[in-house]
Amino acid sequence: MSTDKTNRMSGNEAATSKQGKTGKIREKSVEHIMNAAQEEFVINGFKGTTIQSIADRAGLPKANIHYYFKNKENLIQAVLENILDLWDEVLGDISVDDDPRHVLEHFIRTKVRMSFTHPLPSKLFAMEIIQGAQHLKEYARTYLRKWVREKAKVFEHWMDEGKMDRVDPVHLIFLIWSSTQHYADFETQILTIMNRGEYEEEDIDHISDFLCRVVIRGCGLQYP
Amino acid sequence: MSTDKTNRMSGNEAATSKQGKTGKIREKSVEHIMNAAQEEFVINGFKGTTIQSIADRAGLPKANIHYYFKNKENLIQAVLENILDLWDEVLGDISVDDDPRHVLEHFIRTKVRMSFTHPLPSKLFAMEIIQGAQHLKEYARTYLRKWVREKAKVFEHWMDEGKMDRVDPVHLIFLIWSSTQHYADFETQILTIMNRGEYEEEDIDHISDFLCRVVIRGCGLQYP
DNA sequence: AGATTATTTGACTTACTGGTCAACCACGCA
DNA sequence: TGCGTGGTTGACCAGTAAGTCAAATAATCT
Repeated sequence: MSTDKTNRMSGNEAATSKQGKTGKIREKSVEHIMNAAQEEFVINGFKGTTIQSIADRAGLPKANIHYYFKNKENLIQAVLENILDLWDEVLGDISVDDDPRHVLEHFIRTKVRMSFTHPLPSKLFAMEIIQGAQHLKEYARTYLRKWVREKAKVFEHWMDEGKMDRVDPVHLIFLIWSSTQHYADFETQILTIMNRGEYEEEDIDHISDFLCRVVIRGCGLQYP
Repeated sequence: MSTDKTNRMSGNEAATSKQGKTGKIREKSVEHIMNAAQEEFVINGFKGTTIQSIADRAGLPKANIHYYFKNKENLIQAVLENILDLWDEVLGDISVDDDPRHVLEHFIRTKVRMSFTHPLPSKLFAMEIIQGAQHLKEYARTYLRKWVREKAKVFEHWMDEGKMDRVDPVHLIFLIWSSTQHYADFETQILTIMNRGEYEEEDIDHISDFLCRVVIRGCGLQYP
């Protein structure tokens, strides 16, 4: 299912003087700070966010942030790594023995739900990519490439067996990725257009149904 | 086709002491600065971009920027308005008499081409939305809402006449919008995944073909 | 309890930022 | 050719940024 995460740990813990220690206070503070940082980063961008504003949001003095994170870059890294971990949970594995329709549907539904329940990480990641992935380590880049290639290969196998129409599998992944992601990243615009204050629970199913229908039928499969 | 742009003119020209003047030097400088600003804004975000960095990129002293744009906010506004003008050209009008398949195809192809030829405005706009549309004036918000509503109504008409499957027209627009936009906004990620240095001319057609196929078939229409 | 280590925090330093200003330059027109 | 407006620019100012530090306090372990 999910790839091992251990090999991605980097500066975060190492940022403090004594490594390995995972005191309760530390753990809680780090999480608190990272949550505050995430929100500030989304609103103001990485460069535009001040440590002070993160401290204010977390209800801590600025120096305390610097106690847990050596510097701003380190904090950014920690937040981005956190996102990749979250991704790991969604980007499950698939096998050639699975049913194409079922896999597509599962992927779309999971991804849409993700956009609704965790919009912040998605927005942050989008911003980072738009700005040229300045903070993403090589690992993160190749990780996604590997993931797409693997899935594409399975899709191709299904096409060879005539289980679905022959379409470019990589762009199919991009299509699903973008259309689902959209509801997190462009939340503001979508709510404005739909003239609503916030998303509601039933939107998740409605949107998932719509996307499943168009995409799956678009691949020459039956739906529902 | 395109809506009148005149009613959207605001701070930009008015930012300078003497209005209305459109000297050649002024025109050229303003464009130069706005191009440089656009690039810097994409890389560093609005808050994260310094006037100095824009000046450097434009090869001008900082004070010169302030001669043409009263302040940073004014420059941001000018850049965003510029983008809306560009949008206007793509978001053409459609009529119930048109052919659904043809309209969808035209829209997708135009939008994909746009993503390839003008990635910067698209990125900038995406960033602005992700960050909560802090700089977008009320006009811009309602403008897009109106546009979507109009198009949705036409789609619904086609569905009533049985010219295409009954799907949610608003989300259909979101789907096309997001999947095409993706190639501009996530350029970096896509190139990494495809292991390429830059897009090539033939990508435009390849991607357009793919999207047209899946989306149009997804709507229960024949393609090609 | 006492020693050791982890955490908190206000004050400080250094660098940079947006914005202003007044002096200066150049171009076109009378 | 010289005058006026538009354009250029270096120097300056006040505010804010990241990051440091050392002293004070709280946990934790033996």
